[in-house]
Amino acid sequence: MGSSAWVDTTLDLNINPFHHGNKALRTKSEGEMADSDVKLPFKQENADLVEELNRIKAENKKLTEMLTALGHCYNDLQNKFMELVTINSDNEVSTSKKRKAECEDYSPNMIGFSNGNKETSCSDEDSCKMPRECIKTTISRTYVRTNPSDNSLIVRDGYQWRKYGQKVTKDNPSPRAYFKCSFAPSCPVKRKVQRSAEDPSVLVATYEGVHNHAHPSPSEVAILSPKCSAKPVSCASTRPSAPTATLALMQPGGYGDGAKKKTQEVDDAPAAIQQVLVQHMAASLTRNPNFTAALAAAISGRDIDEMRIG
DNA sequence: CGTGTTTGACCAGCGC
DNA sequence: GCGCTGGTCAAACACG
Repeated sequence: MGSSAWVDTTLDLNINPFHHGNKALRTKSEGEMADSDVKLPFKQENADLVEELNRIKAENKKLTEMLTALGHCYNDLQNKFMELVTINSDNEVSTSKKRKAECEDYSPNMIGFSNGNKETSCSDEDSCKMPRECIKTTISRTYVRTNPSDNSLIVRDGYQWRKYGQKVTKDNPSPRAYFKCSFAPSCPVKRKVQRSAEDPSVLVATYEGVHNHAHPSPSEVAILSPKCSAKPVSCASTRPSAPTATLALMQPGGYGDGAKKKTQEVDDAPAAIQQVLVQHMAASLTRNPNFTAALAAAISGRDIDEMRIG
């Protein structure tokens, strides 16, 4: 968040079209002010206004979509930050890993943020020091916040998992559940799910391996595991090449009722907090040069298209 | 009856 | 070698 370089990122979103060099609108406003001096025929003026209105509507729709997408990204980013804090606290108190099996190429997947690409950057010294043999298997971790009162160890990520074991481990009072991907018979991916010892409301899902099949669509998941969709658990989604999970806690429209519950949990959040988040998000976005650049590109792209049509 | 879950038993790696 | 621990297997069980 080092936004030391402050640039004038004031967004000109054409919110007030009267300030723009819009001939039609300016003509109208001028015409309203000097109603005796109407030069354009009314039909032509009306057509221009309708065209302008349609253009603004389209622009508004596009911006709304972008804002929605960015809102999702923001939520994911916030979750990422929270999980980073959790990871740091875990690392501070975690005991030394004894077993070879635990020599893992951990890339703590921040829920829904890797966008299908595993974060394999060696920013962490430990991961760079990993022996070569330990990096053979693709292992990633996902943290999913759930209701602490919910005892289930189910993390819905879009894949179909078959539970094949459960163990109580030494360093954690909560049991660890072992899952295999059952969406494809030959899929080698395994998953371990265990509640965080520090924060019982956080489920830690450790993915091992890479799916050798495509990510099932929500409809496929619903067909293959109708029972799963009815369970009130957190919903996460993964991508085929990299088992990442997307927290649906703050995403409207997840898979099934589980997502509904989580959405409701978000709805239950104090409105003040949500307002602060929205303000913070808006402030962050307007400060972000990437956002303004993307927005400008989108708008300019639309203009080009309209010019082609016109 | 088919499918998924549970759970105790078993196996293998690691430290002492 | 022995014990501890994590991971896996498979029979029993539950559920629709």
